[in-house]
Amino acid sequence: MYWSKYFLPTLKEVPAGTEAISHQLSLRAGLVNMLTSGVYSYLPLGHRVLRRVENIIRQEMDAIGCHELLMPALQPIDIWKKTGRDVTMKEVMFSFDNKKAQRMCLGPTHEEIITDIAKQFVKSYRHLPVTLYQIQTKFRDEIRTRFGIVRACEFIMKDAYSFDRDWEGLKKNYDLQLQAYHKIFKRCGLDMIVVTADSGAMGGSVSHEFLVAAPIGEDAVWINKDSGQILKDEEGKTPQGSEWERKVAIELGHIFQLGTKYSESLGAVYLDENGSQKPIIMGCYGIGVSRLIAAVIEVNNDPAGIIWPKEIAPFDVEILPVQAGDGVSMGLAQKYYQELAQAGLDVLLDDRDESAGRKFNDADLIGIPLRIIIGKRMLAQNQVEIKLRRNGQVTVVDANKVSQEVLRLLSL
RNA sequence: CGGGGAGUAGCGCAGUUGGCUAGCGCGCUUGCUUUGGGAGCAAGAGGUCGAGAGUUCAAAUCUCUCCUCCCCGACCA
Repeated sequence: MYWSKYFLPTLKEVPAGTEAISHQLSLRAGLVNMLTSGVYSYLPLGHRVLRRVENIIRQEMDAIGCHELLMPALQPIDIWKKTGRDVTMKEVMFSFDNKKAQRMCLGPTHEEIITDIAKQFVKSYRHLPVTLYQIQTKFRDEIRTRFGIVRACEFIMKDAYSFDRDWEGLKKNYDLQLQAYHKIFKRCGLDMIVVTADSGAMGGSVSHEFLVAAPIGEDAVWINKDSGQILKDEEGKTPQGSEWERKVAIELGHIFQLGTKYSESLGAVYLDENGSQKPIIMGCYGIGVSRLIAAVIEVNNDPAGIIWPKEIAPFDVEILPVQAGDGVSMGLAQKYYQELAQAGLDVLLDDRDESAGRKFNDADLIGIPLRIIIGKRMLAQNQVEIKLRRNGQVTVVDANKVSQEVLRLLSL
């Protein structure tokens, strides 16, 4: 991608009315744009990050045998009445009447819808187990939005639902999800805190929460420095002793063993080998995809800007010719661009005729992991610099060996 | 919903004891010079001062009502 032809508006100054670092940087780096409180557009650069995170999730979900589908955001309220969640989730639901005076809502989550699908198509133990997932926009009329994309009214979520004939099967599926979650978050460059938690409005019994320590967290945990034991910080449950450390954290994922709560209220049953009818045993598994991006920024930045983890960076490499007007520099820049693109990398070439300072600062701000700097000064000795965003480390390379060196550095 | 802060050009802000044609920086347009950490000179474009009502000879500035955004509390991915 050539920057001069791209849509990448960066902001020099911190936008007014922002406090969270991730909120500021996601706006300044041209990732997102606010329409109204809690409702954001993903601009091209942010959209790229979103796609990368989604693809990691897809790969890990597919790897454990889940199948992707897409359910509607627009839902009749009637289906919610069957589980009573038209009442219990009323506060967060966007609901309204359509022209036929039917009560409708924008889906805050999809247990009811997926269970309805299972009821229609999963009739026999032969159809089990099966796990379905989607990556989709959820709507919740939050009591209070917060920190830009962290707590939004419209946000992107991965939600998976497992269907089993018995609890043993559910436990297997649950464990598969647990392992997949660890891989997903690791690939996104996040160190997670995993705690067993109350299942709240979801119902069911066992659940695990995936949190990441961050100053903007809305939750907190107690970590025992000696034993490694982790407890959720909940009212009146403060553990005693100096070995306990409290950390503020933000929840990115939550998985639940639901059991039969939804299958029973919606009549999702199957026939076993003996021909007897049984409720399907369910689990559900969520990841806040858009929130995850905010969390990544929150824990991967410095005063100059974002520092993207390799796998979810919007581009792999940025090429920065210091003097865009210099034919030799631009010629080399284009050559590297070709070579690296052919090697399968996403490359951003800052071909703008701007001052060096602005280009360097923008590069730091948008945080591409690796930067190739082409300037007359170094070129006089036939040399080019490669700079790592993460630690600022600069490697001086022969101008003829740049692409090889980039590929080597990226493979580390 | 309760408490606190804030709305003036695309962005960041000043101006607010009522008083000239509403200003500054950045960005944007044109030209020339520049280009290793947010360049210089010159000439430009861009405003219902959040909205409505009121007080007044006169309102960005005073009064009332409303709207929006941000932060703190209960909820959640």
